[in-house]
Amino acid sequence: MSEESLVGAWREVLAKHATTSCVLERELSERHGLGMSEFEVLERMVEGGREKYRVQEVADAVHLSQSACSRLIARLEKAGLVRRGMCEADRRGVFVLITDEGRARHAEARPTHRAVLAEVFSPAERLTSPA
Amino acid sequence: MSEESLVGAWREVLAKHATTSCVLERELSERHGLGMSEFEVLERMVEGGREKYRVQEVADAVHLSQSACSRLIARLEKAGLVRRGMCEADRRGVFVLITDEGRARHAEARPTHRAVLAEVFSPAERLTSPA
DNA sequence: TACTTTTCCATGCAGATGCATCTAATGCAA
DNA sequence: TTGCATTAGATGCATCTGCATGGAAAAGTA
Repeated sequence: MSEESLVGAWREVLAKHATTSCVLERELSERHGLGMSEFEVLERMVEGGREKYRVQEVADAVHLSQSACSRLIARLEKAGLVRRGMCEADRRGVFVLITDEGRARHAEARPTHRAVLAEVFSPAERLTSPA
Repeated sequence: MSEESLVGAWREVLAKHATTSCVLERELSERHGLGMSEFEVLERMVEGGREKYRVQEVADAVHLSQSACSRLIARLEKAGLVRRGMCEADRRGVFVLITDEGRARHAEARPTHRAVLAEVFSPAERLTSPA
């Protein structure tokens, strides 16, 4: 892969990431009171099929440091969207589980999330109401 | 484009961005005392062919808000890598130009930047010394 | 058992970011 | 010219992030 292709590819990633996360952050926040990472965490827990997750596991899934994830989960817990509890097996550990309210909020925000992706990834076909 | 493809594509962008920017940030910082965005700004000014740039112009190029870019340029100026000056034409405006030291630092950091991209975008062909 | 090392999560701290706002300079219109 | 809306960039503020560290529990070792 040539150097220019590499740089080009990286800049595409940068541009896509900047545009998408900016819009996602705004829409999710305004319409559902969720940050992008917060939505991402809820989604992983809904999709995972399991009930309990470890903090580090969540952190890896959403590409956050362990400390950032710890605080993010604290925010979600404060909002009533997840709960934390002690691991019985490993008492250093903490498990996180999504609450019914968390599931509801995720379900509510999901269409917004998908609509933003659809719009940003294919600007031509605007199915949502145009300005 | 199906909803799953959209989500999949977005997650790929998230993953690529997280991995790459994490490594870039660390390598550029440790080896050249530059943040990723700082390198990006220098590079745009070197590549641009012009001498003077407006703050907003730089902000757009590197996907930063105007305020973040203003501070970033202030840091670069403090480090002697760019200079700021008053626009003659529009005296609200400010122009930014890269200094010789800035060019030197960019030239020095560029191979690191490219090496990281090469490694992250094609993990198979490790041309740099493996661990 | 007693001691050391490692692992898990929380937290203090410093740095970067975006939003809202402020000041100064333009531009436009009456 | 005067007055109002707009634009450029700087800055206060709140928030989020990662690094380094802390305490507690587990795992490994003698």
